[in-house]
Amino acid sequence: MKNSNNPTAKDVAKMANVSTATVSRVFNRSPKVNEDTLKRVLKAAEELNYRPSRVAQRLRGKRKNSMIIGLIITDMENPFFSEIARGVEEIAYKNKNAVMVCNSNEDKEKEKFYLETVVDEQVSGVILVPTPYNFKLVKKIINNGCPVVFVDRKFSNNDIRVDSVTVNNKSGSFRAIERLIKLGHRRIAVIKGLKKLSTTEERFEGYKEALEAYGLPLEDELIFPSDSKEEGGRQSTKELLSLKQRPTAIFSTNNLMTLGCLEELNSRGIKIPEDIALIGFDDMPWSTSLNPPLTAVRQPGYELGISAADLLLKRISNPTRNASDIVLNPELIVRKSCGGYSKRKK
Amino acid sequence: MKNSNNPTAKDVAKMANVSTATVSRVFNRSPKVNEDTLKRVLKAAEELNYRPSRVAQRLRGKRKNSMIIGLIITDMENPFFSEIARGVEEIAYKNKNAVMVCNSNEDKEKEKFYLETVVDEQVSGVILVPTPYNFKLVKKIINNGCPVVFVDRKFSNNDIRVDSVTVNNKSGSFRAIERLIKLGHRRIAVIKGLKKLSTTEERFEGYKEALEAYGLPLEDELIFPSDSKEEGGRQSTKELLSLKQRPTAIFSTNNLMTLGCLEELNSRGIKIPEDIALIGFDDMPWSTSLNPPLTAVRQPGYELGISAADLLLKRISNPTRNASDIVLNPELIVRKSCGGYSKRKK
DNA sequence: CTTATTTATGTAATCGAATACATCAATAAT
DNA sequence: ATTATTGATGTATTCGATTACATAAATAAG
Repeated sequence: MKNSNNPTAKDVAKMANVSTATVSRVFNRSPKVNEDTLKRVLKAAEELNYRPSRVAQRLRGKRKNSMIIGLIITDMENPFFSEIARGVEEIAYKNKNAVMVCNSNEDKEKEKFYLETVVDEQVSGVILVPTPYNFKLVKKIINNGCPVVFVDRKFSNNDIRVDSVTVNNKSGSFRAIERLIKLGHRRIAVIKGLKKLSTTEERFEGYKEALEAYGLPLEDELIFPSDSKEEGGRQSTKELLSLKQRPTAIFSTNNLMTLGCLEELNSRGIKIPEDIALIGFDDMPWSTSLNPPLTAVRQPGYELGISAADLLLKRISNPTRNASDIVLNPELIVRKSCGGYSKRKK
Repeated sequence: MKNSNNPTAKDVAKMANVSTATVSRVFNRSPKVNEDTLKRVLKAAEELNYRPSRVAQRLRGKRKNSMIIGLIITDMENPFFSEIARGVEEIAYKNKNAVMVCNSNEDKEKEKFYLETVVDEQVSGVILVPTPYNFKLVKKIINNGCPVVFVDRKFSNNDIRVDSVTVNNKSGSFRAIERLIKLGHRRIAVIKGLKKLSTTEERFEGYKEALEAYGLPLEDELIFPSDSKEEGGRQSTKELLSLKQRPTAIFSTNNLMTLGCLEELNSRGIKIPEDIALIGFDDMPWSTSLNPPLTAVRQPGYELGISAADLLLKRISNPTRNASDIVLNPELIVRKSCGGYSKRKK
């Protein structure tokens, strides 16, 4: 209950019979402090339970590292993004940084609010899954000298130099579709994610290229624009099932839509992969236990987070270094849902 | 590139031909500002793109709300906790607060680090899933006047008055076990979570009480202490399967362990629920799509987050209000994995 | 027409630390 | 012995806003 006003450097100074400057020196392990005074100060600090005010520190030392990194993701309930967040947190913690995780929810206003908040709080840097809506603001922030790293996505507009960590979405899709084609599928439906995202575009690109590479036509009626959410996946699945001529395979371009799709198929008693094959983008820890075990393009979410945080910390300690674009490779994990010639387990 | 020093109140003041005090008044919509000056200041601010420094604000106004709430959870990759986080974020955002999400990972040092960080950052308050390891520190923080709300768990030691939002774990377990018993099961294994957690204890308590209520013996060999993680669930499942006399049902007391258990069972081709029935604590959005669809005790994670945030905001605006303990009720969602007399869908 | 009151604004102290500069003592160099 | 150098510490300013207090002008009350 005692709303004890926290002790300040002044209090410590008084107790140790030194000036606040000396206290500050002790806590910044400046070389020029007498062994004896050092001990006295430390003892006083200990006794008073003193910890320097990070707020005051930040106000004073202009470019002082706040030891906080901002992370803005678009869906904190999506396991893919929590994996990223986990990776970021891991590296941040190892470097004694905390993470301010924000959830833009693909919403323009929300992303704006969080962007402004993190820079106002003077975080050391920001890791951002950019929505397509705040390009100008992001650009301004970057130009203002705030270290930024993009993760998972980039702006199509390429006129800013920023560090980024992404996945080779196109090749991931390509391999998935290739697999289906080799299994004999000719009518492969694709459920697309949210409009205007680089990931959506690239994954669709991979789909197109694979069809083309194998001489298959790109058919409009097999393309289902959706919303990157479970409900959207379910909806698109309904639509695709009501086609006069049903597709024999589905490629769902993110985890949540795949889950929706799966639920819809299962609820109708449609056999996977016998009646219809399914491959999803994004693997999940429990993909093996789904009914049926899901063939998926695995993105290394955790590694994305790790790399992004690494990159950010590097940029923070060296703001003028060249921006780098790291592209990680996805992996096709073959399980039962796509059917197939080999009866792999795993 | 231009590391433009942000404009300060001084700059705005100069431009608008007023003092910094007036600028401050404008931004704190103090009543005593002439309409005309107000406009001038606003225009200058607009032009310079001025935003008050939150850091300076916090330093000055002692009990000024930082508009940041700290959230410390124990596993950010566990969907249950991300649901909580989502709920917290939702309410926080509605009230123009940002959330600093920290991941203690059930680790003593890590929790300590994050606790210290959030209070050092002068967050407005903290929502905490407490580990059993930092009781004294948490107590100190609370006594120091920092608003705290516990979510999901509480300290068994009850000598601090804190707001809390938890779930009635005991009744949840009870109902799950009751179900199994009514289905005819007599040997029900339980996979327990991490030691010393109130949730673990309460869920086990429910198990015991149900057995007792139906006159069944509590058998040591059916109790499997585990770690609340997937790997632990798998391990315990292995052990329980190698019992001379196999249990006919398993009650797994959290989502990740259930996933591990499921994977182990499926990989051995053990039929659920025919060979062995399974009920897990924690429902997940994709529980329906698991093989088989999972019967689960559903905790309202999102609501937990919402309530915790509500409570915290209330306490922040009124630090002396009485602490309340909110207990939400879990729900048994019956699906295929427990077998049973009714062929419910969903 | 004074004096009291209100309105609008400025001045200066403050929050808690960091730090440039000053000081003084002790030691080293000349 | 005198000056230069180094070491240890204190003094005072600064970061950017808020705010108690002061002041000046305008209005109301007497």
